[in-house]
Amino acid sequence: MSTRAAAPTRREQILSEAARLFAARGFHGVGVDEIGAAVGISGPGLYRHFAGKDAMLAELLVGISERLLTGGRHRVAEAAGDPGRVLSSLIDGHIDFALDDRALITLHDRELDRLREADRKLVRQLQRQYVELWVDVVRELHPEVGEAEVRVAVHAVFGLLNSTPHLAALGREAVESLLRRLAHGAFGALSA
Amino acid sequence: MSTRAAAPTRREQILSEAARLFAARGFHGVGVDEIGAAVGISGPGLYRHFAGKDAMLAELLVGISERLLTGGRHRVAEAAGDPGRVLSSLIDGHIDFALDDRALITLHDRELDRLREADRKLVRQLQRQYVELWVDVVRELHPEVGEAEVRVAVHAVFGLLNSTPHLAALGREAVESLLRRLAHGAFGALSA
DNA sequence: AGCCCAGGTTAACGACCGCTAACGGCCCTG
DNA sequence: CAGGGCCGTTAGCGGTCGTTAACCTGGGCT
Repeated sequence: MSTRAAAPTRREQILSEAARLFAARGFHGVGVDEIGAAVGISGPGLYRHFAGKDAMLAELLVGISERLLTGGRHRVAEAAGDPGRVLSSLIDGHIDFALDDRALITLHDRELDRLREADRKLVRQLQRQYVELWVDVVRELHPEVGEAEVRVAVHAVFGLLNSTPHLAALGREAVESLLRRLAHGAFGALSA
Repeated sequence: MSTRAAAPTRREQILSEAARLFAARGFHGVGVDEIGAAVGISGPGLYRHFAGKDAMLAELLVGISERLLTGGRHRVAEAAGDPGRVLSSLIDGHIDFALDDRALITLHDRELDRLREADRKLVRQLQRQYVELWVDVVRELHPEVGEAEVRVAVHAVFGLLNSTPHLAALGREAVESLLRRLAHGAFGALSA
């Protein structure tokens, strides 16, 4: 046996297909029968694994947010003391994420409002902490720029990096390198 | 009487409210009764003005795409011969649009798949032509960069500029100037 | 004055959808 | 070999939603 990812559990299969379908046609636009069919079971069978359709979306969104934050914190700790390297590492990590999980990226800021109050609050809190990682390091690099401006700039760069769902017949590495340059270029223009 | 916008027709009222609601809760998440209530009539009354819910979305998306393209063409013609000025003008125009009509921006790439085949095709064609305006001028400014890369970069900058739905307690002018700098910074990094 | 039509109303239908109920087979355990 | 979860199935309920039908009304044209 290899050390690579084990066979995905049924739950994981379902989440993966649900993410794809939600991203493609929207949360309300996908029926439970359709999600079931995508994993080879039918409709109500899903309820052996999830409390309901909402629960799938909630687990997806909380999951992404947690992984983003955890990854970001790891990268900040790893390169601590060198803001330039921290920012580069955050950018690289975000690009990897955007390219690996475009469906989740799409859902992340599109279907948040479909969550129950508690879940939505949790996701927003995780998002805010992730943004704060970026804001902190960008402010170190550009101390003369106001915090509100930096925050808007960080969101804008997220928009730039998350634009990958829009096609690209260009090869993974080329897109990575391009996005990296664009993001650095945008941040570089903060002080100019 | 003034030369300013006349009192909006009922159709325009409906479109405006529908755009707001669709952006907030998604096409499938908004009922016709809700749209009707937003303009003071109720549910089925909308059918005196539109063939159906789909028709409202179609008119919204075709309308934005046409306005974007028309505005873009106008700006290209206006500054023809000076690629730098053309690009600046395209950026400024797109920023204005993003700040003035955030609801439409949101819908623009979020609910496109809910359209009928014919409408979707039309919208995509208009979008493609708008992108091409940008690609052409950016290629003039960076002749050494491949076309595919430029196209991805343009989409990425759209993502950056369209990120404005995400808050900003920063004042219109400050956001405008910031986005302008970020977009120029990103494009500037194309050659570096 | 009479009429008509634009622009509303309410009632109701049919389809769909999320979810529950009731049931069954397979595999693992004692 | 008995039994009990785990993981499916199908049937069906209840609610919602887009749309249509049928009806009403007030203002402008003839």
